[in-house]
Amino acid sequence: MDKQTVTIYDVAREAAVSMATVSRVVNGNPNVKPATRQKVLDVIDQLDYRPNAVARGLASKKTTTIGVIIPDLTNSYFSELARGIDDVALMYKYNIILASSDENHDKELQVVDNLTAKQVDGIIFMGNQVSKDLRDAFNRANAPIVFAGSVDPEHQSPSVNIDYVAAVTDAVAKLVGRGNRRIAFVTGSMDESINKDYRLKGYKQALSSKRIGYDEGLIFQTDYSYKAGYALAKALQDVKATAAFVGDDELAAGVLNGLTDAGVKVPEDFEIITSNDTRFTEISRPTMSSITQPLYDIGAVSMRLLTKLMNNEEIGDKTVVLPYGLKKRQSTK
Amino acid sequence: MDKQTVTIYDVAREAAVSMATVSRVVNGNPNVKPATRQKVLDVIDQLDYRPNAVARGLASKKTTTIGVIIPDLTNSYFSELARGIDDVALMYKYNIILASSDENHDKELQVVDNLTAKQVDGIIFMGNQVSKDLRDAFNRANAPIVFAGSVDPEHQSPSVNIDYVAAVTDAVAKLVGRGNRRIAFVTGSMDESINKDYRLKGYKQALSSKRIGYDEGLIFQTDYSYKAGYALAKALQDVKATAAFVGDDELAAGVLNGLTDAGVKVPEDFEIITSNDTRFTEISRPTMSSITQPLYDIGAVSMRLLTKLMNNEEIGDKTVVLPYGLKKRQSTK
DNA sequence: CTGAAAGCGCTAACAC
DNA sequence: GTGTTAGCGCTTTCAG
Repeated sequence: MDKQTVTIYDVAREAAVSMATVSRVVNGNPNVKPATRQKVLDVIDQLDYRPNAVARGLASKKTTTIGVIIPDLTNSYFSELARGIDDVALMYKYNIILASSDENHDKELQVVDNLTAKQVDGIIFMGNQVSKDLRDAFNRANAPIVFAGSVDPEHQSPSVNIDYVAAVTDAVAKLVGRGNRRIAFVTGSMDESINKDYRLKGYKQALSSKRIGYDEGLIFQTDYSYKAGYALAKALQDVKATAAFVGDDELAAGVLNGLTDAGVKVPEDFEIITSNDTRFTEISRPTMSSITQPLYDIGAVSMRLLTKLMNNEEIGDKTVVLPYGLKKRQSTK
Repeated sequence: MDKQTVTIYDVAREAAVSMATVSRVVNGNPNVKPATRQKVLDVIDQLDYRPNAVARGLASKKTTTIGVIIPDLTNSYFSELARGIDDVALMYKYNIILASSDENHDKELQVVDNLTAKQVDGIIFMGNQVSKDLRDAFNRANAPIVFAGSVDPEHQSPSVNIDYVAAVTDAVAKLVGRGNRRIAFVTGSMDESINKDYRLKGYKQALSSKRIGYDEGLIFQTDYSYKAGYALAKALQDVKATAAFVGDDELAAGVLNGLTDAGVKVPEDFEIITSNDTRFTEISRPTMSSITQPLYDIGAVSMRLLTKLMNNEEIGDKTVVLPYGLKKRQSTK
């Protein structure tokens, strides 16, 4: 039933050389006489020999596989990052084991242990909470890890990001500059470091620089979904907000449509600025102003960084910060 | 530098049993005396032993890893499928090696060979063209394969889908029923079997049943992107189409916004119906009517089917067809 | 119920 | 340049 698998041993026999030599030519080791190499290559071709990566992994202790932990595959923010990761991984001949965490703590732990068992050479982590347990699991993995588009609250792991504090400060400052005094802050859970430690900080900074008081009532924590945003419309009106900074584009689209459907005119009566510049910002009507981030690059750079780490290459700063921007579209005046 | 890895041998020694026994308890083999089992378990716990999946894979010839080939991670259609796949894979303890193909033929071949080298136990394929080369690569993999949300033109491989012909027929029939005579057919490449053999067939069927002539000029092939759709607006007006069936939601959003920005009123002057019922259909304004598909389920069922195949279980029909629907939203009258 | 031993297919010293 | 020989860490007969 199994097609007879041809092994390195078969090739060695047919080519009348040792396994070691075959291994050398397969791995591009230069210490092989051209004639021998050619002979081996011919046999490989003729037998259609294909190295078994599992055996190779066991013997060499390198699997050329990395683990990518992603909170939600269907969220464009993460899938854009993943695309960057994937492209660079391919370039360096790594395969990706993709593991969804659903932002669920136990699942994250489980997933990291799985990846560890599979002997991945490195891990890219997306997510914004790192418990002690999770940190331990990372350490057990005995593989380098980099945070992509996610913040390591304790600055222990390498990461690639934008300057979230500055970006949100800028965004909210724009809103303030246009006369808004009651600006809602709408994001996911405040348990996430990116919200609690970065975005909120930027928000407060923008307010206080203009001497606007901070009002708890304007802070909205919810999940990153269209529905959740849509449902927020009434509450936003109730607190008499005239603008909102939103931490996720799909969430922002929900806020936008919820408001619009409730008869609120955006941007005339309510301005919205969102965070990730994914395609949702172009599709909604009005289109949404947003912080811009080089999502693909964040993923790509993360993966590139990981390859260096896996090769024990010297790296400069382990926190790389990519540039962000602000893109005005129709949801702000 | 490497944390000393503890092996099955260490556990055996500490527990004063043989490796075989440790292996048995790790794998839940019932042929172990409870007392022995407990002793081993204790040692495992104490040493924090974790089985090496690579070694296991080599010895058992099962990697508990499957390959998932996906054309575009950032396309909601595929990422929703992937979520279904992922959930069920987790349930059955399989890991997923995700491989992007970008609908690129050579890359697909490369990817399948990679997965084969990594000894995946099975493959889930998303994509709609299967060349002879690719088919050969599948066979070489010596692992079962199922097509998810994708059509196997030659009906050789198991697949899970909806009835695309019927769905498109219904969708276009609605458009016809409302008096449209010039209905554009907008999809990706006609090289894809799903477009050429299924959707187009449904389109023609709907037209001919109402005795409407088929006009080549109404057929638009482009890529599945917002931009491409947006750019189509003028051409659509030029051919005096009054409605369009679109094969992808992002593409449809582009058509919608392109038309709207060109001053065409949807649905009053132009009706649009799209295909995948992803979140874009809710976010756009007007919202888009669509064929509805159980995307998550298609992914989940595909994975479930694959597990059966991997276990050599008997399966009924290898082509499973899930139900579709039609959801009226604002882009149709 | 348990152990001994032979691999799984490959890499990596180490000789020659 | 090339071959020999140990393993890598685990599963799996096969005995007993």
